[in-house]
Amino acid sequence: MKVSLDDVFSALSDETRRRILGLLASGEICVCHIHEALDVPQPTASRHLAHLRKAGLVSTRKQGLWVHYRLTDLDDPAVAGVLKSTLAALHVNDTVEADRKKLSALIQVPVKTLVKAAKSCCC
Amino acid sequence: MKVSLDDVFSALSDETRRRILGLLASGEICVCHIHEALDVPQPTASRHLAHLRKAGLVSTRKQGLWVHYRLTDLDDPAVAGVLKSTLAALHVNDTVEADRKKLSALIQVPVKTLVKAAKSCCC
DNA sequence: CTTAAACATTCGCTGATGCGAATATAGTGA
DNA sequence: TCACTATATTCGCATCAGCGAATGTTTAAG
Repeated sequence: MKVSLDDVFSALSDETRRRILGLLASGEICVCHIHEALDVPQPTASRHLAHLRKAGLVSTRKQGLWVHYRLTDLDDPAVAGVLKSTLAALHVNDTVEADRKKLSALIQVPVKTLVKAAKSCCC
Repeated sequence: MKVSLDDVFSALSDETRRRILGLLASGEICVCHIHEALDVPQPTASRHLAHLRKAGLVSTRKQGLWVHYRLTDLDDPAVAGVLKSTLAALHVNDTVEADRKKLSALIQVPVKTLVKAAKSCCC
């Protein structure tokens, strides 16, 4: 899949989408957990996820009613570098930290585990 | 100077601005050379430069009639990382390469020298 | 003081973007 | 089949962003 810098930066230029990426750095998450952790309406989460999908930054896996989103393993090393540094920047972000805490409660996984996963993904 | 991710990504989400950054990776350039190398109207270049300035990504130095723009030396390592990876991505970009060639002719500096400077700035 | 050059800013317009609300689609189970 | 849940899409609206054209500002030179 080809990924344009235009699409990538347009995707990254919205805070809600960056918050979603910040969560996905810890691993696969389904839509309902994303919209609950971020405390945004479900259609809003879905629209932003569609945007990220269109930019090629996230991929999906369907399992029954649920759709699990994850970060795409990017071919282009240049784009991958941009995403990696962005995730690193998000890793030290207050909002993302709060989102992570909410997600932790939702999926019953310790914050510590989420942080570790996110770190090994970007730092 | 504080730099927000919102401002940074909104600045990076426009191709003209990325082209400008691609040129500035080689060092200080004045507005007239930027708008000529990019072949865009002077007010357009000026507006985009203002946007980059507002995002904290570029700084200026006034010398007589000329205003020289350069990449800001960013304090925040997270933002610096994003910029660096972006410049690295631009370094292998066809449009930026063509712009560099044009700039080379304008300021009478070999492309090779510009490339070397840009590389030492981001790669 | 006048002219000119280099930049910056404003204005009017148009196209893109985000949001809430409503609606559609798809899978699951009774 | 019917109801329910998870997800996606559409619509109408308001806001934002970029562009071309025109204008303003600053500095230098004659």
